Amino acid sequence: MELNHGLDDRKLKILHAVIKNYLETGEPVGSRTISKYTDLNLSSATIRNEMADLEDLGYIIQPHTSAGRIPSDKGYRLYVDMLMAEKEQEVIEMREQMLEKADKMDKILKQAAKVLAVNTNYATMVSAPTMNRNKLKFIQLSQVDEHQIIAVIVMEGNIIKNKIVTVEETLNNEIMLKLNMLLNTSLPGMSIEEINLGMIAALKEQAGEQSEIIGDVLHAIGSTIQPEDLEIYTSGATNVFKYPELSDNHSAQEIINAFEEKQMLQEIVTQTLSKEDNHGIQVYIGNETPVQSMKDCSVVTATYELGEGMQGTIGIIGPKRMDYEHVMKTLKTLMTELDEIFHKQE
Amino acid sequence: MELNHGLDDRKLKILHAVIKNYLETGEPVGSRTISKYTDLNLSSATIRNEMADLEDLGYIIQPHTSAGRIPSDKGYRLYVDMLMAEKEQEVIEMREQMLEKADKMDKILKQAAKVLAVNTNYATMVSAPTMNRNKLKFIQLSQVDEHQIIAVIVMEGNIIKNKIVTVEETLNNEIMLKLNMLLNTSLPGMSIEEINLGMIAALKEQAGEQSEIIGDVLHAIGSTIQPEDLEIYTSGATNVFKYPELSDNHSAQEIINAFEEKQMLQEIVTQTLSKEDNHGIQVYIGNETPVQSMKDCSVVTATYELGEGMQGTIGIIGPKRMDYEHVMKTLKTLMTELDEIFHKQE
DNA sequence: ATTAGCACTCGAAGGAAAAGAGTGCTAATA
DNA sequence: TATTAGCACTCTTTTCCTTCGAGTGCTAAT
Repeated sequence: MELNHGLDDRKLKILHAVIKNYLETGEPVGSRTISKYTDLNLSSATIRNEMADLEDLGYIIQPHTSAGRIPSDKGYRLYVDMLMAEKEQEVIEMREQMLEKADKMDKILKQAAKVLAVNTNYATMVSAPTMNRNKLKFIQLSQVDEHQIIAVIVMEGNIIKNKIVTVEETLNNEIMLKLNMLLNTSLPGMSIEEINLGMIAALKEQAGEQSEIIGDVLHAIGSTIQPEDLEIYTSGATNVFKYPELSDNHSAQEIINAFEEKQMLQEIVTQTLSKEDNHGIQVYIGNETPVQSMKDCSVVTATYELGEGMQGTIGIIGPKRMDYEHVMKTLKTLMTELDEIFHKQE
Repeated sequence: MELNHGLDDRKLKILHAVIKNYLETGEPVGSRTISKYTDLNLSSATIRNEMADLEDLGYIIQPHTSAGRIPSDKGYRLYVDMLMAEKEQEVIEMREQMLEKADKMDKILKQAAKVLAVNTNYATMVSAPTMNRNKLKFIQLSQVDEHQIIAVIVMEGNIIKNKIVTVEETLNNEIMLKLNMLLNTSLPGMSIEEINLGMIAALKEQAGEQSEIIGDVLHAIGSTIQPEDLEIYTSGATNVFKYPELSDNHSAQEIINAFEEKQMLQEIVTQTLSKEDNHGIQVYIGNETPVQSMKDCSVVTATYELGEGMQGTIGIIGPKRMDYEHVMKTLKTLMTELDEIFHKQE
């Protein structure tokens, strides 16, 4: 990443100070504050001049004539990029918090969101891993009663899906055995995309009389595993109330709504997964976000891996004056943690 | 239900008018308004006298000396009880809305919450049916790989649960077959409560060498089906912003938080299911609610049945000045709808 | 190049005044 | 006797004005 701004060291330091201070207070910051806050030993007047320059360059903004300055999106962006360039590593007590409830995957992810929300004081989301490229591991058909069979589908990573299929005729044990054999000899090891029409036709052919059932089952597999199933767990949505600039207007409403409906959060997940750089961490500031209702926020996302192309997204949504440093550290830690938990589980 | 208030017809009419008007406007209502609003043809002065009486009797309240009156909890209670006494029936287009997405149970319930929220403009919740008294229908153990077997548990009503159990030794086909036989000869038809320690001991006895696995599986069944799993779907939490008396203070925060964490909503479900009257509809006004953070709200709940003792809860949370009439109608309709959908499915 | 000093701007906070809504009480009325 | 008109009173809400303070930009001095 190139940090190609035309700023000299002093301007950079002042900008840094403005942003950092604003992150803490949430109030516009004035020249006198900076004069004391930094170790530059400059008078407020000098700072004022520099700040006027920074404003011309578009890094900071004056909400009104006689207020201090707040960072612009461009300013935040520079700040974040600088952070990105640094390397950090730090493991905190999140580990224990996480492992406490590590049970089934949905529990883990729910817990992850919660831990993250508590640790950062922002709203958080965690998406269940998408499994487009994931492979089938095992299929089992069982007779539940006369007209219903249950299909249990296990994917790599032990993701389990069920589907009840209704059948016309009652099937005897032999046939069930045959169907199970058929499915389990050909399908395991295949990914969803590989199961195409030709494949399905071939299987149906082999199934003979039961071709219809095989069709139904395969159809069920397809529809069950479609990405429409993309689960998203959220926590700490009410944290937005902690930041006046978000809770004032009705933007809080929009954000919380997005969190409840989850529809829009999928946008973020999609977008995040489509790019891949920055050690998997991405930051959307203000209007950069894929979701319009969050234009007054910043969104920080990270990708976690589950092997075999399965990946999910962790996201933090907060005010633009987000504590990027802390958030990115925490996110990185959690990411690593999830990677580990899931890989150990297998 | 006894409507044992000591109110004459005129007082009742005035109280009714006050409440109804307040429900619409959200503002305290004065004597002049009532004078015009009702068909009593009384002057504001007379109304004033009556209202003073009603206040003495505790049915209405004056927020401050020179304001109109608003209903007290006791007033609402009377109003609601009167509504309860009426019979209503009405099927609206909810039916189509519901069936549109009727697929798997969680989808149905999610959709139900949404439809309800849109139809009423309040926050809504729907709990998945609890299955304490529900019976096992079918169990299937399958080998997934060397050290893992998957237990698929199907309950009456086709509720499916999965659990991966890790085993020490690899099990051969014969043993798997034997275990499946064992489980499926004794367990189906039993309810969770019936599977007690003696039962477990007997099964372990029969399992011989594999007693440990049986133990694990049974334990898994127990823990998988425990009410901690009680899923709750919510929608329209942000509707609270539509009612100033809820959105002003930080009570909106508390309510929305309760909706996100869902923990507290369980209280409501529990409480609702423990009682059974009023055609399954219950109303908690203000402090009557089981959840403290909703003391400024009213909560209306209904119970839907799924046969075999399985039942779930639908709830609406809104301001005390809720449109009880509409809500109860809608709730009753949806309740019926859910009953039907689920029974047809089986 | 830096800084001190100062006039200026503009929002926030405070407070008085006016407006408005509604009451309770009394006296008049049907 | 029940109802109503009238009026003084109370209390909130709104509006407008003032003051205060934080911060600026500019100029002149260092």
